[in-house]
Amino acid sequence: LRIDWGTGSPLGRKLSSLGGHADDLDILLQAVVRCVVVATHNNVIREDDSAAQASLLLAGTTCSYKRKEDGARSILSFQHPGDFCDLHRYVRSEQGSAIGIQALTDCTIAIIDYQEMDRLLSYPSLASVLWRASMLEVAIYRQRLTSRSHGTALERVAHLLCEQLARRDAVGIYDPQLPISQIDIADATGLPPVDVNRTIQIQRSLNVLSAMTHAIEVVDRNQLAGIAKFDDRYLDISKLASKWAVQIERTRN
Amino acid sequence: LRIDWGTGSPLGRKLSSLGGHADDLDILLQAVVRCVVVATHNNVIREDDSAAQASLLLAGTTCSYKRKEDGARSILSFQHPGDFCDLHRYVRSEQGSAIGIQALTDCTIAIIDYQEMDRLLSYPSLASVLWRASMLEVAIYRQRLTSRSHGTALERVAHLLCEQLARRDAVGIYDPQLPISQIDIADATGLPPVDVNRTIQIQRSLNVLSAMTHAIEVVDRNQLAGIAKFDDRYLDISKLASKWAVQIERTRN
DNA sequence: CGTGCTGTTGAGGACGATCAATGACGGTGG
DNA sequence: CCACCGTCATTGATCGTCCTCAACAGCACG
Repeated sequence: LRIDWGTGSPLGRKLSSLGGHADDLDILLQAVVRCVVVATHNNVIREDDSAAQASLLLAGTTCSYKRKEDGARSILSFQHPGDFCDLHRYVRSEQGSAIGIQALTDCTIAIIDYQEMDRLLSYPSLASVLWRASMLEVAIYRQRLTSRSHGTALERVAHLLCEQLARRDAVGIYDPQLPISQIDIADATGLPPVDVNRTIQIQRSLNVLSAMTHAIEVVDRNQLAGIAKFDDRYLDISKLASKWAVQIERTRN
Repeated sequence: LRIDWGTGSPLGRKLSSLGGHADDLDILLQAVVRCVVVATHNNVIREDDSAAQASLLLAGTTCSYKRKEDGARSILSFQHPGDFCDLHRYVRSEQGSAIGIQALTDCTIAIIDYQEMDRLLSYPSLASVLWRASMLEVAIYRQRLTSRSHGTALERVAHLLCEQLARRDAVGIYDPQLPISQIDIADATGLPPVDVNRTIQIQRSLNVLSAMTHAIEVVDRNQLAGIAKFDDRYLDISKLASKWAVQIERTRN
């Protein structure tokens, strides 16, 4: 794969937004045993997968999901380039988390063996980055909980879109078109697909989403953020880089 | 305060369930500058608080909350003895997270300055414990999201109760009576108080909750878990202690 | 003995859930 | 090139649950 995985890549941006150094990127990339390409709709990790390796999304979009008793897919979160897909498996190891990862588009995945992960943790800077990645995930889930409980279907869908856009911004992806189907949104919000469709048509009629395509294409982000009551500060961990950079230096000595 | 904060205490149990050593407890307790008692309904952390110190709950129950535009309280999570109240503030530092912490009962809180926190992170074992605490929080939120989106009001309330009981079990608290009001449950689930009340009366009529008291007292946990479709494995990070203990030893050398 | 908070009960309306069916698009194979 | 198929998107109609408003009861404070 002759692609640039340097500091300008989504992964590089992700690490630096979490307070990592340029070094960290190198160390991480050297731990990669191989890269694989997973085609749309295929599994990156099966729900019963127990391979002792972690998956790092380099390109494409995936979702983590669980199955309900009736077999329906329930989407827990989306992953964008630079995100780890399955850190939870690493920490919780064998006991099948029953969480699967599915590719929503063609994806490029970097594989890192758990042995290498163990070694990576001995770098304080990388350990901090991983901790902060988890804290960011907590913040994302927390925000989703509040938006999901309170508020209408329209708000919830709008919030989900805002979150994805903001997270993609953070890693340098500015495509206004999201690689997510209405059914994905339904499974992620817990709304029936028909209701998702109706909220989307409302947004199209408001010129928030493009009416020229069946895809999800955002044309008015400000209005979208207004509908969602979206406050992107909860994602903005980048403000901390300065504080953390200092602290990491101290820790290293 | 002449209470035992040893390995048998909630904090001790919490640390060991996250794979910490007996050493870790000592190190952590030595970092405490002082303990304070906060009375019921008072704030442990104000929403605009910017004190450079972290709060560790030793006894009592608290909730973390946000305010909605209309001023209504939205409960994000509950904390039980052994939990950190506001690690998010430490990581996200100054920029007021707008998250407050309120005491639901009289609480005993240990205060640790950020300077000390920085120092604590230089112990790989403690750093791992904190990371795993965050991962556990992620797992909790994830589970809440699925239970909240799918499922009836009864299911959501039952799930919330199960989660609290299970988390209290994990730190050695087996009181069947939860120190939580119906209004707290309403603010935590996003349901109106009247609906919470109705679900609770259903559970009382099913002999899942005690009908002898106005408090929330669980008398049939199995049935409650059945109603909630509760699978406590997601909280069961204790299974990892063995794996992690090995790894920490390695990291230390 | 008030006052305020929590809990309890009732009735009405709104939103989302469910079921059913059709339309649009991309791929595959004849 | 067209027919076929599956997936996703769209539309309509009905039903149930949850949300809202309103009022009252129990209990703990001062």
